[in-house]
Amino acid sequence: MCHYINMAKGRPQEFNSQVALEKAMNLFWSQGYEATGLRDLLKHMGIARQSMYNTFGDKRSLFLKALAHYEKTVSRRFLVKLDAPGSPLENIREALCAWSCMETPESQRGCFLVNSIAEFGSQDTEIAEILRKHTDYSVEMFAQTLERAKQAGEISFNIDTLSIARMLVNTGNGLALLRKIQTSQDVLDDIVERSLAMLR
Amino acid sequence: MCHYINMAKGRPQEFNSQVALEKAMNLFWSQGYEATGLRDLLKHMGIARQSMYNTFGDKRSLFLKALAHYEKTVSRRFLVKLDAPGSPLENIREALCAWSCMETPESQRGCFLVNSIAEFGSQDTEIAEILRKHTDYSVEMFAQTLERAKQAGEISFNIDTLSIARMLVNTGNGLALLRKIQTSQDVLDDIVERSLAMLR
DNA sequence: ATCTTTTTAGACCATATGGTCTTTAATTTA
DNA sequence: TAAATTAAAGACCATATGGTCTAAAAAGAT
Repeated sequence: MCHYINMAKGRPQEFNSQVALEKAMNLFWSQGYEATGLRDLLKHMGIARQSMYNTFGDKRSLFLKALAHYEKTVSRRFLVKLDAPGSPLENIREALCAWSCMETPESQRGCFLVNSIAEFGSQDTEIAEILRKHTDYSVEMFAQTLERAKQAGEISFNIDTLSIARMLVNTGNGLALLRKIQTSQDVLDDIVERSLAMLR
Repeated sequence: MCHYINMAKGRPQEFNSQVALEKAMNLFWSQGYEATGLRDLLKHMGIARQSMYNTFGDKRSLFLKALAHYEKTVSRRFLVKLDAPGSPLENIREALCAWSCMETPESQRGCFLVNSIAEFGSQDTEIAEILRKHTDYSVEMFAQTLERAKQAGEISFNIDTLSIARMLVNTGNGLALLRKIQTSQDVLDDIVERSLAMLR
């Protein structure tokens, strides 16, 4: 009898689920859900068809898990910049700047969440809800940072932090779109500066 | 012999090409390109399969014509508000407000151009170019309106109209996304007001 | 009335789709 | 070593895809 908890029985997995999920995320991010066929997906993930169904459920479940993975990794990497020590206002600038030059010129696939809003938003209530919640969370993070900037005397006490936070997130979403049509870095940076200017 | 130019020979078309194109545009707008099947499309257009191929080419050509039709009709309806007589600054507000409450709550399909940027942007250079040009055109229209506002003394002479125009269009694109995830009208209006506030 | 031209309807086609099933291989438990 | 369990590979399936082809219908030209 086995005395260990979660001891593997049967043939062990030859792939790492997290790595496979990351690869699926990257393909969905580049191509969207509908444009990504199962065969393409499996080839990029480097796993067998049945392994995908066993591990992730079906194509839609895999997509939802890929979205969640994006939130936990890529999106998070930018939001945590807001919590860095030092000037809250400077953190906001850094987060937005990183956002506006997120990728190399070769792979301007924008933001997976923004792409998904456009693909599913009005058609799929479950996915729309996930994306709405993430947007609200981002707004909350920006609002908290603005509140800290206010306490630190970097911005006026009159500023409505929630309102400004919403505007900044909206600007970030717009930037993710502009990146996809090869807008120059100068123009993106200018939009960031212009949005930050209103805080002074 | 026929003495008239463009005299119809053979059996006449039973459908109106413009009406059929408009219906195709509406379905592509709601569902995107990949998610819209040919049978769906033909059913909504109310025409026969061969009629579509004769009149519009193929699915992709139909999509490109639907995009152009959107530019000429829906998008234009908002941009012309900028050229209305009266206060240029008030025109900008009206255009952005109309943009933020473009549709009924039942069919929040966003902006066809924004949706298309997300679906094709980094993957299809031809479509990306079309969308980039339209974006540039929108920016140009806003910049001209801001220039008139400057001449009318509504905004400061120091304002960089091109830079602000880019920021406003970026904000508009963001709003089109937020509409798709059922963001409340109050929040959208607040973002518009916040963006206009920086002009004062 | 006959010939042409064009439209319409839908059968048809090769291929691609997401998903399931079967077989074989690899490993643990007993 | 035998039984049990799980993974991998890919055959297989029903259906859907975009696109073409055929045939009949509807109009004008002569």
